[in-house]
Amino acid sequence: MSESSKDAFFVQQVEHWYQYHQRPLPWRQKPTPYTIWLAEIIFQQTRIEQGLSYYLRFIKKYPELPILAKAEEDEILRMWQGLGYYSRALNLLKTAKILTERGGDFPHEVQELMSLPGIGPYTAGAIASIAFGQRVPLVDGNVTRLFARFFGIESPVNHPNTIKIIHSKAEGLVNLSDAPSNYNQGLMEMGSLLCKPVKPSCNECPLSQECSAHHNNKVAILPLKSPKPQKSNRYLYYVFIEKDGKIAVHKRDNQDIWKNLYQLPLLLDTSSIYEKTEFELRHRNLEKMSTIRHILTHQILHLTIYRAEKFFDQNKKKEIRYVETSLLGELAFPVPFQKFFEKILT
DNA sequence: CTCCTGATAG
DNA sequence: CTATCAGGAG
Repeated sequence: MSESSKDAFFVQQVEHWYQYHQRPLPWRQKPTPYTIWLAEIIFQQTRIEQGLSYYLRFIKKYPELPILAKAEEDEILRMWQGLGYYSRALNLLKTAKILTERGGDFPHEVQELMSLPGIGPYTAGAIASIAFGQRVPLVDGNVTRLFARFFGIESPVNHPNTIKIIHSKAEGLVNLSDAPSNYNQGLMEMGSLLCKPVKPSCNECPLSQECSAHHNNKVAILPLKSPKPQKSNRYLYYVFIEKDGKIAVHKRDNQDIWKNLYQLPLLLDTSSIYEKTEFELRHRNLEKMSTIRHILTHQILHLTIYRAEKFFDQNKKKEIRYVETSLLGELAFPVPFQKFFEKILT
């Protein structure tokens, strides 16, 4: 098959497959710029099963953009609690406020969409394509994987040059479609449901007869990725202080992990093994309530929570807030703290 | 390069 | 139980 007829075959098969196999996801019933945007932000770096209940709670509480724009940041973070990548929640609120101030409409153009907080090339393309029907390419992780296999792209897919190759391929293909929005969604849906990372369903895939990886027995090794950076250790020491049924907590800043979430009063945050050892020696008389290992993408967190009567760091004392135990659920905490509270306050 | 978490494989 | 994997923006 010639390259151009192979491309036409590809587009036609994707569109046809999507027509019969798409999942009935909530934002597909009646797609609006707002629902598509909200869904795309929630599902960045997040699998459908993991984020679906969050999407449903958001759309119920904030059915329209101006309602979301009026929400408090702490409330949004509480709604986002447990989803991870908390800057997404902060940017969601920022963009809602910006757009509402400008009159409440989403821009139609990719470039303008990309100037909004939290909207990068993929999300801008998704809104332009799905909500406004524009003929723009859409490349997410699913599409990258499917392309790498179907077209036999053997350079690492996280390299800038490979990304460029995939984007230009995506652009060429979307131009062959007569329903760009459905074609784009079909592509991602096929990547997600058939061309899965492990054990892809090639036998059910209408593309397999022309798929490079399928023919060359390379499905299991494509796409290629360059190795991940190694994780560093980080040691965090907290105190659990309970006074008159209230717990001492304070808010993190937005310069680091767990942006603007709450945590227990922090005594030490270090990556130095010497500092860690010295600190533990100095505090060996304190009761260790809990030690937790929590793994992030680039670091392994070692949390130690001591029981204490009062907070002894006078410099940070003013940042501490005492919260009723029953009201802890109103504040957003990182997952390790949620688990700690569950254990302690049953 | 940095941000998070849950699912699943070993 | 530990390790690996998946998923875009700044």
